[in-house]
Amino acid sequence: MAATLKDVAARAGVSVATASRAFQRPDMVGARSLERVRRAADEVGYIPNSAARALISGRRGVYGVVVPDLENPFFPAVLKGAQARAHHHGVQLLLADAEESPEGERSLVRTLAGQVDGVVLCSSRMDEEALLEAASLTRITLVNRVRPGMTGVFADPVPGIPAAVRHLHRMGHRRLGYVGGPATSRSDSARRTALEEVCREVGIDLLDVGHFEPGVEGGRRGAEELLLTDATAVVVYNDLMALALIDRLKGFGVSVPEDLSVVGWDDIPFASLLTPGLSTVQVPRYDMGALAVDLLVAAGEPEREDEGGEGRAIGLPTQFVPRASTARLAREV
Amino acid sequence: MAATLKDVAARAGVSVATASRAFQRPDMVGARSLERVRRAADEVGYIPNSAARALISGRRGVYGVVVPDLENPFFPAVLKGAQARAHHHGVQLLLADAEESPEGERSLVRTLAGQVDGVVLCSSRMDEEALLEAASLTRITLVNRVRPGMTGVFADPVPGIPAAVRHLHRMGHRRLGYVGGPATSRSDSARRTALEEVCREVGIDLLDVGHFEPGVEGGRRGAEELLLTDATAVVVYNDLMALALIDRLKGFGVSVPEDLSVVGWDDIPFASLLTPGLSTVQVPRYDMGALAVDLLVAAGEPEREDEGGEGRAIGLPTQFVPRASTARLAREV
DNA sequence: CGCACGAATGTATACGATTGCAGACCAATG
DNA sequence: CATTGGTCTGCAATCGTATACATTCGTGCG
Repeated sequence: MAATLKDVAARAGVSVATASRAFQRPDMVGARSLERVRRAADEVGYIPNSAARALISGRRGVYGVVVPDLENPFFPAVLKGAQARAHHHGVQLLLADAEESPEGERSLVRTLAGQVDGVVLCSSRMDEEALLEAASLTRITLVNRVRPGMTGVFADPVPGIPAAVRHLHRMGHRRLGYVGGPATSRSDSARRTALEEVCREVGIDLLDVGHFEPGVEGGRRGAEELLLTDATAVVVYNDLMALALIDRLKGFGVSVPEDLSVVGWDDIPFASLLTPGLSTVQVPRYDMGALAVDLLVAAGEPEREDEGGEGRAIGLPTQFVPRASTARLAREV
Repeated sequence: MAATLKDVAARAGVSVATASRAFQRPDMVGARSLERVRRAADEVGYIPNSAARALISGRRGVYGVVVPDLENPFFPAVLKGAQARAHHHGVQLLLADAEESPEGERSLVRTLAGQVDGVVLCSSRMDEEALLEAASLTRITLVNRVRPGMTGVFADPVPGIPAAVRHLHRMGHRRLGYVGGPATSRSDSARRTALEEVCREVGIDLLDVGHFEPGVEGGRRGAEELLLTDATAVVVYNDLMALALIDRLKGFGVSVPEDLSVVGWDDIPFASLLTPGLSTVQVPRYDMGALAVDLLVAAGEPEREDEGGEGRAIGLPTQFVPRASTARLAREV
């Protein structure tokens, strides 16, 4: 159906070899032939067959991206960043949603492995063994997870968390709650560590509210637990939970920021839309996606394999964005 | 690097043809050989090369999905639906973000055309000509847009819009504003038509507030324009705008739903999270994505090309979801 | 016992593009 | 004029898989 290089060559009156070179190495082709091939290609609407190209070159020009849940507002920006760099590298992205299941991730990597040059694994919840299997099947770059020996990109709690805590301290807060994420999450413990350190430094009591599921329900439950403490401010594992928490607090007649200050994590698009605007630690999602693709593509080009991140995890700095959900106490709860 | 069918065949002591058949037509292969091939494949970790397969079969097993903006909360659910059906059909999805630009869509379709068996175009803003070009390059299914002769899936304002209007009428509202989307948008005019019809029927004054950009800024401006009318309720082009509108109204001291009732469109995930929960017309995004992929895949399988939607646009019913943003007036503005 | 037939397997070719190699052609040089 | 060198072009092999066709083998029946 579609025109092939053979058709173009025939129409231009040259061999397929010349036609091919007209695109790949125009300098190797005579001006006359070049012109004729180009015109012929235009006329028949020639589009190179990527499958044939991939077969001979060994590179498919396609990378997979696996996310646990597309509807989680964290990921679209990651994808956009990835997409932008993919486009820049002349490469395509195969999207896969694991539907929150580690087993799903695993099987997705298996099927993707045969069709892509590498996979970006976002916020993977696979266990170590599955991760190793994945790495043996195809090139892997982790986003939002670190594993020694594997290439990855993650958000460094510093300087965002320290800045947030100092901000709260300046606002007069001395008792800070932390509504955490899943106990198994590395990023949760990294954030905890950063919090502990800076709280000790500036002299704030850090109150552990516990571990919660990273969704709306977790945020609601976090609010309930939080009210059992005497914290005047709270840092929440992510924005989604923070918003749910604020909503739940409102149900208890506790309003933000008059009665309580709230800091989120991520800076999802909605964080600034709501009233009150959510103070949060901005995670460079776009850059994370972009860098992940860069690393993956670079790893596939041996000549400049020494570009950096090979097998290493790169931390991208976070930034505290103060908005209306943090303030000096208007009244004691 | 990776094991090929040849390796498997050698290890199993059979020819590549037999090895191939062991996977494609197991019934044509002796039990003994079948077993040996399977074991050999397992041992070397054989993964079929999709490029080679695509080359010979002519089908790539990959479909493209083009969205104008991934960060628009409308699309993730569409993608999830598409993804789910793609997985069901044993097919992959190539994701592309057009970054809000019709020209971007156009060039994406061009590049995708050579790598996929078809493209799902979501909420495309391409002009007619570009659309025709796209259709000439590859199989196209439209989502959220209709064009005679092209396969497509869209959200039918009925019964969602009539239900919403009747609900408002029952709440005592008699003057309803409509904050519309882009003037060029077909879905905007479809919604207008549905609104007019049901308003006439139940006896409500429909006040046209104008056309706005479908983002946060459009919603804010919509709020400002709305206050120039004496509407007591408003239907907004989409949830994102509705939320921004509510936020902006709050800035004017107008609160929802006490002073004004608001109905959105889409039912994006955040619509229910906020206080007040947004009353909205729920669009079956997931089903739209799913159906789009089904249609695309079906169109590629000639034997059952008569399955239905070929060249036709299919409307999926919407549903009104009442929440807290619609109520009887507590006080007159 | 021989023939025919079906099952199982192997051989060879095709898919479309790329590329090493060699040939054709021309100009410049000795 | 022969030789060299360079430019341009074509031939043919190749990537990994699928399949039409040919071949082999065993089996059942006449």
